[in-house]
Amino acid sequence: MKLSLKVEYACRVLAQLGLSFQTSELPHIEDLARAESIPSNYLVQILNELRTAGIIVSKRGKRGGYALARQPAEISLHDIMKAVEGEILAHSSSHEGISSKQTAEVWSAVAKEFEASLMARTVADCMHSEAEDMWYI
Amino acid sequence: MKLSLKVEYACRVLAQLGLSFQTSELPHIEDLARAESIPSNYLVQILNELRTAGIIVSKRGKRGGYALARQPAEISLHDIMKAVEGEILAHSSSHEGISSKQTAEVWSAVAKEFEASLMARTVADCMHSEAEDMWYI
DNA sequence: GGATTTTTAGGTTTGAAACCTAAGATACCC
DNA sequence: GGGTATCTTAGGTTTCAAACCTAAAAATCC
Repeated sequence: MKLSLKVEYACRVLAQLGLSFQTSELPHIEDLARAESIPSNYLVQILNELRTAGIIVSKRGKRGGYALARQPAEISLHDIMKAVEGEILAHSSSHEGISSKQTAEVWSAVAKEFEASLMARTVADCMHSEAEDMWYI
Repeated sequence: MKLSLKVEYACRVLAQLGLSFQTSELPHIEDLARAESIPSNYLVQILNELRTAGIIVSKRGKRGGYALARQPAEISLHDIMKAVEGEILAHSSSHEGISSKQTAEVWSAVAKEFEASLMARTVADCMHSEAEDMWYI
């Protein structure tokens, strides 16, 4: 199973927005795309979905840009996945086959634990802490 | 994120094999495909991968068929996913972008917890226990 | 009003999942 | 040992979504 690039991009761009949280200048798409090496044309879509989900806010026109709608520590990976993927860990809900019902229950339990894992991590965890780059001193 | 049909099929066919574990008659592909409503031509591939991974054993010729290589409770979902998907929860390992390293660490931690969840469930959990069908009495 | 930015609505490309086909290999039974 | 039932292997097809692109429209600021 693969984590989609889209989700990873979303986490990274939110981490980047976290770095300029509550500053006066709003970063715009090209800034974010460059900082996180994300194709800007694709980033547009992702930012749009994050905005629709209420995770970020945007401002158009000159001096426009993007910003987190709330504190980095208040945005979980669960929020992010739900916003850009829609579902966390879906499995087929067909009732055909003798073992399908029982198997579905097992996977539901796994999915629940997975969601708990995601709720426990936030954008703040994805942010690059400057202290970590001090190794060269 | 979606759990692939392939993995779900694998779990179900293994649960089905669990039901005839240590019986003299080996079920063959068509039996399994019918019991679990899995396209038999696709099931062939899945069974092949499970055999290569050492999860099941097979016997050719007349009276041939498939059987679990070990007890149902000794086969975890982790074993199954590794056999048919190769990876459990992979994420891109590119180092481009300011937040990519930190983000990758967070997702690695999530992946570890996910794998623990999978190791905690087995084919036995996916098996249809007959007691559950007694509701109509 | 004009420059700058987001917003929206499409399109393209690429690759993998899901499923199919058919010939070949092997083991069993008579 | 011949025939048949079964697994084995190596392809092919189809369908769909992820990942990315394009360009015009709307909003904002100066």
